[in-house]
Amino acid sequence: MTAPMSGRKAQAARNDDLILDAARAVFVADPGAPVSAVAHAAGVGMSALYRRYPSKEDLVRRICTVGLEVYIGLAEDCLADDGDAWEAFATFMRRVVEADTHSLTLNLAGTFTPDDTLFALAERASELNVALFDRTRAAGVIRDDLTVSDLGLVFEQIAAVAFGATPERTALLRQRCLGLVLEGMRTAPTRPLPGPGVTDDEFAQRWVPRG
Amino acid sequence: MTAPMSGRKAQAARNDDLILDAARAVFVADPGAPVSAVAHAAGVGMSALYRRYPSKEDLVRRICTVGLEVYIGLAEDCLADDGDAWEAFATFMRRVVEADTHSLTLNLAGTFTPDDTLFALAERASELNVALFDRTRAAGVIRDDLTVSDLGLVFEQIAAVAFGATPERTALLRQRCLGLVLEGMRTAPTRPLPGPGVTDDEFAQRWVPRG
DNA sequence: TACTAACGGAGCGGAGCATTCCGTTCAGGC
DNA sequence: GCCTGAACGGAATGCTCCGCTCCGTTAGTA
Repeated sequence: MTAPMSGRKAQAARNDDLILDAARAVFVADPGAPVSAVAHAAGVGMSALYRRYPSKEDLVRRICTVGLEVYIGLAEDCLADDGDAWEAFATFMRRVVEADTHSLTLNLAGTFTPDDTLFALAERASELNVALFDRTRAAGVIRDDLTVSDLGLVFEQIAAVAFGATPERTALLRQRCLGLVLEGMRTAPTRPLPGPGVTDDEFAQRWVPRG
Repeated sequence: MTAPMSGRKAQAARNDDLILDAARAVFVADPGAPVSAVAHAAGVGMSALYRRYPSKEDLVRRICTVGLEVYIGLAEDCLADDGDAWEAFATFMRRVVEADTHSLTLNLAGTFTPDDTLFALAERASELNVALFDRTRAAGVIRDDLTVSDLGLVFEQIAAVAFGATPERTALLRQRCLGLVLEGMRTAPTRPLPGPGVTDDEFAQRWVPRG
């Protein structure tokens, strides 16, 4: 919407993002989806895709890398926040759930071989986790028996919530679940849970065969 | 271990269970696993399996049916428990997580067409949920803004926790997560979280390609 | 010994999918 | 206006994998 840019190069640059976004959406929805599904979702042919990534595995790896980078960004933001310790922490948690970076881990972990970049990012993320967690605990706003590693557990747990016809609905339900868990993590009570619960219809939808 | 029973009929009866157990384990671990993997895990040939179930889909449906029956049993037990309202409820939750009935839903829902039996059981389970939930809330031991439907959400969430090399370890981690969520559900504090958190190694394992 | 329920497991047939390849389009230089 | 090649679209290829069948075997039973 910004530049008028036309020309093959501009088109190509736009396709870069189109493909990455489509790939993320498609693979989160169905980890075993065929590459052609990604191409289709991106509104692009197979060759546009294979021009950029030598193989499906490379594409998947790229998606995960981007996801990790997003997570790291959020963690850094949290650490930079000097306000109320609990609010900073809770906001971080909410944003991570909103960004849905852990659907990638949940669905894609183990389907490809990680590379060094990925390991380095994971390392960095881990450090940030520790820093952020220690600071929060030092402030005395979370339970004593929590561990840094519970963060990851919670995120994956929440990512597993996949009810709801629309992404927006799913996002809301996740915030609700997160609200419940946050209450469990906190030392002091208490806040209303976000959003309404799942409806019977939403539950029922789980059972209709995916076509 | 009980009867000395020998003979083809006894063997066949034993295989019934062997196959069902193996199928459950295999499909929970990998929803897309081939039928031959189930046969192998059961220590049985293909024909033993196809003699019992006309198709893979029938087998999967059966597993889900059994899972639902187990869940219903646990809910009935809970309703029959006249002791402390919170303890009855929490025990129910822990047992459901322990029985791991929701891994089936999480992994298998949508991969087959449900039949009437399944619908009827789901209906029954739903009624029990409501009864059990209402009773617990009437006792004033859980948050006002919780909904019956949150039960299902929580169970699926917890079922998504699949770290840990051994089933025992996974079970323990799940109890830990459940502990956290239970604290969030409860009106009054507070109990220590079960078990230690995830170790770095366990996290790392997620990334090794499954072979 | 003859009969048959219950098996084991190799192999058939077909579906699905990653990847390739060929023909097409068009921005940009001459 | 014409040529060149980067960037594409999408059909075709070649393979892997898996549900299911089938044939030969075993071992209770009469």
